[in-house]
Amino acid sequence: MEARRDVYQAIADPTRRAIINMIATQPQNVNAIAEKFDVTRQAISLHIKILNDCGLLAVKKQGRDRVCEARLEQLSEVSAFVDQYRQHWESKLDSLEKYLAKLKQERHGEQH
Amino acid sequence: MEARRDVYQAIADPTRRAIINMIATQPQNVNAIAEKFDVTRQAISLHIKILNDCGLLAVKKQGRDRVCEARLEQLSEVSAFVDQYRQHWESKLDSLEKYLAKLKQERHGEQH
DNA sequence: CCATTATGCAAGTATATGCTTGCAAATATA
DNA sequence: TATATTTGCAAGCATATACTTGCATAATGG
Repeated sequence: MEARRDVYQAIADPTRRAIINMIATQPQNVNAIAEKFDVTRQAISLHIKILNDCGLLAVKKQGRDRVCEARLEQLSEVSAFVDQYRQHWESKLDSLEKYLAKLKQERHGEQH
Repeated sequence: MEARRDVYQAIADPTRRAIINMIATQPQNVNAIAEKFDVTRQAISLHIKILNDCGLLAVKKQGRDRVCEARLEQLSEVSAFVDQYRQHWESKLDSLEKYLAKLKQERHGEQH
């Protein structure tokens, strides 16, 4: 389990996206995170390790607890990738919007 | 190879991101795409299948060619996920920007 | 019609991934 | 100090992933 370890790979897993979601608003320790999922603590611990490896979270040692804090700056890379194609889907939505607007207008025309 | 098949998984692979990049501006057939990579045509064909499965591209049959066209609307899902954390990294950049601006101003102060 | 070209399908392989159980280490609490 | 809690590490396992080679199919062009 030591291969490609980038932010795309990290967010590919739904459990890891959920973990990100959990700690984005409030840092939490490993056990607190693990309790919210059906899998074992070790499974979650590994997900946290992966997220840590690619810089999406930072672990702070507080006594015997290890508190996980979101570090989501790396997501800007994904944002940049997606945004360069924004026109591809935004224009589609625009088209749909225009189509619906036109449709609505035509219906109004019918009624009047 | 029939498991999780979502857009996050699709863009996790660098080859698939490269394929997306290639066909985003200009649709191309399978062989034309495969020629640009070091792996075999079959490997690329599988990547195309995966991209097709999750709706990131459409395949149009033209004679014996199969032309791949980008369909990047699905990326809006990734965009939505990333954007909800935008403050996490944008504020960091803002801080850095402000810091640099301040630094620059202070240097000006020294010189004058 | 036959050779070429574009492509898919199937089988096989090495490694990655996601998960488990078991155990050890470190810290906190009674 | 004895016990409980938080966590990491290691081994093992089933499946997914990324890739290969070999062969079949379908369309094009001489």
